[in-house]
Amino acid sequence: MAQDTDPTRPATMWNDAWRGVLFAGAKVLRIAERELVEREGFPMTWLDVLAQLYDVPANGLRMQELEERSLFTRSGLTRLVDRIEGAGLVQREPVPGDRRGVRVVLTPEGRRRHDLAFVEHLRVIEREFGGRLTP
Amino acid sequence: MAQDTDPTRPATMWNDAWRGVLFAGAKVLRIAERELVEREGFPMTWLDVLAQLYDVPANGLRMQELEERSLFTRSGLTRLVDRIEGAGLVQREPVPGDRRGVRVVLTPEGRRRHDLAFVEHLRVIEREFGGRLTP
DNA sequence: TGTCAATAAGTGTCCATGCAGTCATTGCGA
DNA sequence: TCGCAATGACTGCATGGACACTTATTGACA
Repeated sequence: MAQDTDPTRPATMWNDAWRGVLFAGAKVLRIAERELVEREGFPMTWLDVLAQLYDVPANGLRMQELEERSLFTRSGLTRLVDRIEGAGLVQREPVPGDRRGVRVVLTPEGRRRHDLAFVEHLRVIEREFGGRLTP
Repeated sequence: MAQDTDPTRPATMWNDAWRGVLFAGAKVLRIAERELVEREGFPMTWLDVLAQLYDVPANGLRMQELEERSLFTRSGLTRLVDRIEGAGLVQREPVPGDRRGVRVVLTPEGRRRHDLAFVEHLRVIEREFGGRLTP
């Protein structure tokens, strides 16, 4: 970017900042992703879902709620949850009073794996992201 | 996240910030992507490549250099450039003195499309990203 | 000068994701 | 209470990208 970094066009400034955030963010993401997969055997998308469910009282979340809190479309989530459920970390349960709905809850194993993954993940984020922050 | 936002564990702070950046960034990215495809008929990945080549003197970039400046792996880039080349916006040329290498250069049409796409893209970024910035 | 590791790029294959369409259930309005 | 649009979730299909491997070329060193 920064074709000319023309000071009369402030927009390029936003764009530079934007690209910087994007680029740096993507790099951190890759590192965190790689380390997570190596250590825990599952990708960030799984940890995202586990963490969302972890943060919620005890009744889990409906697919729709999960969708709002994540970066996925509904269809993507359906299959993502399929996989995580296949690994035994979450479980689909019926929603009382609405037979269309499904709620997704952490299994004990899922909670355990989340704890393991999360503390290490925090370290990586702090190291890679916290370290190089200020802009 | 923010399981407890325990003040004795500053790491969760980084993590919250990290997730915020990630989430907000992804949302901006989606919007920008959607608008770009609607207006110009090609995705952000293409604009990324076009912009990299635009910013460079006149001899284009080698695949390797493009890789460093983008968020792709080499194999991803190979096929991405395939597509953009197929659309006539860039062109592969031999590198004098190294028959292994390839340099990728903008075609006149590519330059034109870049200009069109870029100014509009700047507006979107400024609106979606510049507007909601400060943290 | 002949060999061989290093470098540049491209391929084969698999998997995750988005889009559009489908099915079941719900509840609102005539 | 019947009909129908709205809601919640899933599926078929196509695509884009990563990983591991292959091919062509270079250049360094014995």
